[in-house]
Amino acid sequence: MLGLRLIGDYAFTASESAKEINPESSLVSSIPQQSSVGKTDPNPGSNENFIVERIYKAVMEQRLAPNTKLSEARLCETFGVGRMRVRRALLLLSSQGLIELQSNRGAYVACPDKSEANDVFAARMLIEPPLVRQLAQSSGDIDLTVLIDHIALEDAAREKDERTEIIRLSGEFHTKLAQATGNKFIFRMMRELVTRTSLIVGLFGSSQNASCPDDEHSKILHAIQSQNPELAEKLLISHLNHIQSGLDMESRQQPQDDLATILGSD
Amino acid sequence: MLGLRLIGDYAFTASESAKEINPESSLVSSIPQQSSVGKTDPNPGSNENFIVERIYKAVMEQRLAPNTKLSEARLCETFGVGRMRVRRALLLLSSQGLIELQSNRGAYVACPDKSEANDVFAARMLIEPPLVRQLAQSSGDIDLTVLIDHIALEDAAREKDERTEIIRLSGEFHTKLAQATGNKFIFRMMRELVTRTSLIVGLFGSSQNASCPDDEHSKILHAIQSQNPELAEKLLISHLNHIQSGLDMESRQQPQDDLATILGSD
DNA sequence: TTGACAAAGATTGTTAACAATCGTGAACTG
DNA sequence: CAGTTCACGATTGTTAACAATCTTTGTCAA
Repeated sequence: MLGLRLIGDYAFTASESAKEINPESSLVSSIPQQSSVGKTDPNPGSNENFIVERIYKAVMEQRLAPNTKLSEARLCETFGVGRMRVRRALLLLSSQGLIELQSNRGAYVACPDKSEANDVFAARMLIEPPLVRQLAQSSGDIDLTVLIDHIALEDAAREKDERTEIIRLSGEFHTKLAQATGNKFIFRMMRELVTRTSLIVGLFGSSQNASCPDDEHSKILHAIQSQNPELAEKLLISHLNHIQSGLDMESRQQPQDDLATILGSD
Repeated sequence: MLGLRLIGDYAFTASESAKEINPESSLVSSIPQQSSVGKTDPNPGSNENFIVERIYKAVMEQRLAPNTKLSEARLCETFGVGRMRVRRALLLLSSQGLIELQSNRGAYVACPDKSEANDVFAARMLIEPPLVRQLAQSSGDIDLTVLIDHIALEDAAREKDERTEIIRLSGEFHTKLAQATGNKFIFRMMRELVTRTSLIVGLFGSSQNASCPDDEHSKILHAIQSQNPELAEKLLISHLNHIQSGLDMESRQQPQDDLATILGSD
């Protein structure tokens, strides 16, 4: 049955969307005021966000391999919506760089090359260190329960050896670091970078260490909680280096072109 | 004739799109390889990018005031395209946060509130200092002509006292700082933040200093060229502080609701 | 005069049919 | 047998009509 990591049948797991980012606390100037981040309905009436979230999650869990074709018809029946919704969702996903739209040829899951991979890590190296530094500095004022709970989830997933869950949570820890700042923009940036990282790890990662090394997340969080900016920053930098050095930039995994659709058709 | 800064008749200036970001040089790991940033046609066949660029530019020049309604019909005739193109463009713009889509009510130019303004500056304070620092460190390897030319453009615009040009160039300097890294992701992030800043300055800025203080850009660039990371970072931080302190967060400019459409109709 | 209510107009959301393009495979030719 | 061409099927792009919703305007009554 080919236990490959790719799934052609768009195995989008159900529900569990609605992962709002909490308001309050604006990092530098922590003015206690309602931020318009976690509002009830950012794009009211647009239920294509549902589709976007599902595909996003599938990519994060490396269940949707790069270069997999996402045909409109398939998505329509998968999600039970009209073609318009699907097309809008695809447009949004392409604007996030998660997929690539080719004229008259359809949508394909993004397939970062070596150069793009370098850009992603360079961007993360630029943003994340100052981020955790500031987080550690102001950790007295902000709410870290999200992160604490997250570590628990990671441990649980590791315990139960749930591969996809481990992969996704491992990436989402970094997203939640950004989320903890309460800054909508920082959150969005990190989310995009983390998603790309997931694609990259899937492509260039040596089969085993698809997730972040075991307890480094926990150590980083601990440094933040201890209000130790230097340590937090240092740990994070070496953490990112670990991830990057675990990649083999030369021999990329087979891009699996449209093979996925062949396997997944029926 | 009401010389207000808002224009209701969608005065999108013609042409001058196609502002590609140059490839090469990936900031941290400067591997001399083709980056897929400045390719010929990122979204092939999609000419809604044209509309997006025009509206983006209008916002950058503060010719499109926050809360201005962008009705589909008006945009259709303005750009001479079908409704589909307009709707796609609006969706993209909303995903960038430039406009806000309200269900069954239409698209409105985004109108950041105080909290969001704080988030924007917090995010910039997080990203830009490390950015110019790295730029200064690796200024030997990268091409700074874009920035040098830009300063010249700014001076020329100031000379001729072209208000909209000054405003746009003033913001775009920061975008081009990011562009100089050659990193697609950093560029995108900064572009979004700078655009938002333009909206914020338009809303909260005291009428006069809508642009960045005179020659600070030049000084920053000079510090980068001199490979002086500390100075560059310091100058940029105080530059951002100047911009932010020039705002009056309490009394925002009249949001000008749909008043714009009234004045601008015909 | 002010308020609520209702109908008309305008605007956006949705659908389905049509057009254009691309990929595939069969047939044909050298 | 190899290579090319053509036609068919499948997929995406576009358009236009229709449905749903909101806004406005006019009327009526308190």
